Amino acid sequence: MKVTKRKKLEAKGWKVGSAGDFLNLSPEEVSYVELKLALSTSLKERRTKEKLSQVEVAKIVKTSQSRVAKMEAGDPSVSIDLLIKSLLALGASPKDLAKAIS
Amino acid sequence: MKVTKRKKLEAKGWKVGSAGDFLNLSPEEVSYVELKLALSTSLKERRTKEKLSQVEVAKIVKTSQSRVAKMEAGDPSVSIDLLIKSLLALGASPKDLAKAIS
DNA sequence: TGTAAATATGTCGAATATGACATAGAGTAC
DNA sequence: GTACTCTATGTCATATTCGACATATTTACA
Repeated sequence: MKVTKRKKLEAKGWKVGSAGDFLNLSPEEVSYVELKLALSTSLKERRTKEKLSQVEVAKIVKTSQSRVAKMEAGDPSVSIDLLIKSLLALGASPKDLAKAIS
Repeated sequence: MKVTKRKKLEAKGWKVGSAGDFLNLSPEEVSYVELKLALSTSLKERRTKEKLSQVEVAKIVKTSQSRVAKMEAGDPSVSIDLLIKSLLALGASPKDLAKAIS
């Protein structure tokens, strides 16, 4: 993993599983986090592109502003499920999702 | 939604949210279920291609045989998160996932 | 500067997903 | 037949994720 990416993840508050050292992340753990980050980014892009506030998105997605903020921040407490449901609610197609994670 | 697909979903035990009528599924609900089904199928394909039993996959993914069965069945109790983590653990790349859901 | 809107962060009880277990069913070989 | 392997299904206690709320911080603009 490149240092820039490592710092990006560290900055998001991600902890290495049990080892406590980033370099010990297994490849699939890294992929998982990157996937989530990609969806987070996609969500934020979609929102800003449509000039919506987090409050407005929360209404559409039927959640709260704080959860939208956490989604966009890639918070460990949000699931890929929620990110996907939210993106779909904002009009993303499965193909859009595929593009986002490629 | 085509009848064939509807029956496929019904057969999996999916219930329409609260309405109780399949035709009332919103487009994003449909996309969500289809996404999950695509990942389920992908998981099963990967397992059979490598001639692994569900028990063996369970070991690799660190879960139980019953949960693997439910994943492959697209059971409503399994999350997209778990499907993705499992696919990654079996060696799928993010691109593979993208391909699966396209 | 102030101040109002937007966003971020922390916490909590409720809701959902989890692994594990038991057990049922399906398929195969003897 | 039964004995064995594999897969499916139901249940449960625990763990994780949820929406919601309060509050802090940032941002934009007068």
